[in-house]
Amino acid sequence: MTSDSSSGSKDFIRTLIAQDVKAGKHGGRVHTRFPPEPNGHLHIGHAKAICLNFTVAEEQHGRYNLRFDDTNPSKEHVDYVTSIQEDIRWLGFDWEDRLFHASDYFEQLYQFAVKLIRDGNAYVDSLSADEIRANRGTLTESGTDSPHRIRSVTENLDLFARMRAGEFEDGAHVLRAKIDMTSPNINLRDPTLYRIRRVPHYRAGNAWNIYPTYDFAHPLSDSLEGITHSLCTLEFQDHRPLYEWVLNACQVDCHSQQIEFARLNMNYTVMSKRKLLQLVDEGHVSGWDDPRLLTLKGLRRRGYTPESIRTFCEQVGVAKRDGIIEMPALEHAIREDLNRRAFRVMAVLHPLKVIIDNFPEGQVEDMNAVNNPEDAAAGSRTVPFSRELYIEQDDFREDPPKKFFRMTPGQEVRLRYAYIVRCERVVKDEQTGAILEVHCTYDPDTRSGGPQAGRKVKGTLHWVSAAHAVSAEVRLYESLFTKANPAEEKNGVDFRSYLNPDSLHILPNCQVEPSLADAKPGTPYQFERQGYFCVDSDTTADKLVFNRTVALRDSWAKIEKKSQ
RNA sequence: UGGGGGAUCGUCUAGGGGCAAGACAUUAGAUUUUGGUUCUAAGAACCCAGGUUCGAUUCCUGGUCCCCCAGCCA
Repeated sequence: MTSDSSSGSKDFIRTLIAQDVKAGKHGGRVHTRFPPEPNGHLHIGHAKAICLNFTVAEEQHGRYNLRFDDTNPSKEHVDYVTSIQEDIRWLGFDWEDRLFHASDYFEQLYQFAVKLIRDGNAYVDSLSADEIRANRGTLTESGTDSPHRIRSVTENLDLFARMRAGEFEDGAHVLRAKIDMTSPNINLRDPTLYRIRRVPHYRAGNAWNIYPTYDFAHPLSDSLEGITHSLCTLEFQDHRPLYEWVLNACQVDCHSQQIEFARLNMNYTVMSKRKLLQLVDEGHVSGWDDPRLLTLKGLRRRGYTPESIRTFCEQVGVAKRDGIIEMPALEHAIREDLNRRAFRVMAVLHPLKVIIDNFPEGQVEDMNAVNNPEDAAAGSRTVPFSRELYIEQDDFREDPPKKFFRMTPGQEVRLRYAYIVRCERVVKDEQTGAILEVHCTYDPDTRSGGPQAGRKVKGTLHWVSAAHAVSAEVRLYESLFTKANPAEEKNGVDFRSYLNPDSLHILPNCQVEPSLADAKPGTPYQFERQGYFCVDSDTTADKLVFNRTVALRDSWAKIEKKSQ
């Protein structure tokens, strides 16, 4: 834990905030906020920002707000507002009564704009968007003043009031800060503060015909809420001088400090709202909660726990250099969490029939199985054993490679929590040669807990009793993309061309132990020797569906791969 | 050839004028009725060049490379 106080090392933001607290800045108060725009669903990158903002405040005994940055009505929607709140609560954060909206401040923001005009710090420009762009200059050439820059305060006030009143078409006028058209920082070349948008706001209704831009609304919203430290991502670094300018020009009481950090990027996926939306809209995934997506809804459905996501966010740390986290780091976080809490069960994904020839027909024995070896309090359960079983196809090889410790003719293996068996013969399809069933004998003395149970055998297999098994559908997921950085669209190649055609495998006829019959959606399990799975929301009374959250580490797969 | 940031193991993150630390990943071994877990061990890094210094990854100078900015998006 890099940011854990026990490690003694803090990230640069925590260090800075601790200094501010010590110095008594803002009276030693720390107040942060998470400011999503309600125009999309949250993903793991947002989780990093949420965890940072909220835990930093908690650590300093401060507060944190949730604020919807809803200044662009043409893109925003209530559905996102609801969804975002759900996701943050699910992550385990509580903003208590501090839920705010930039749209709550529209009237105050308007008054600040009027002040700016009065003070000669803002003017109404009547140039078109194209003309403004043309006048802005380039990265290397400075811009030129708009002819409207010298408008009188009176005229500006009049025009701005009429903009608000809805007298003008969209785009007819705009309110601009009067800063410096020759600034090397393009954001300071008289940035737009208000634009006319004669569309209803999902929250403010038809009250407004003009809406403030991010650069104007954000610093003032922070100030109005008494935010002490305004954390945002790196791309806003260039906006910091403007953030400062707005607070100074408006002469606010609370002057928040903007601090930037690197956003989270992950391998083999995309994170931008635009691309995510495209994947959903074009049907490349089933929806925003598709388990292959790193949206919070997707991760949740996949079986990731809030704790694992928060741990992961702590572990990746906070810095200013942009990088890409490898997927295994996320997988490690969920394995670690689920290893501690998931009940173990036996489930056969690719069934192969096994018949114990010397086991009495019709006899059923209840085998005692431990629910979670990591947690004695989890107790145990009973699993029925009978003459006909299913084992995993991969667990049988007629012609085994070296170091194959599973079932193979003549070799003894243990059936977990049951008996040691030996394969005697194989029944094959005469046409195809496919293995239809495997016949074994068992040693009655080796029953789990019995006199010979301790006998050393190399392999232990999971199994289910054919007569008692419950059918289930299991969905296996692999990475959505085949390229580490699909967003890097070199040579005009679109990120969608890197979509992994094998990212979803549906196994319609798996056999799981009977204790799973009434498993509830969302419950995590470890299918022994295979991975962590959770009950999917598609599960119905007569159809069980599981998602594989993550596979167990598989050292046999490594050995096998190496020998090839 | 404007401005703003950044560069430490494969990846992420610490540190800091004197043995470069942790996590993930990798490799080897031990334990194991999950080829899981756990444990032990190993390999693995300071962008480059000068300068200051007894000593520079750290300080200075000059480079190189990467990211961001020309929305009436956030």
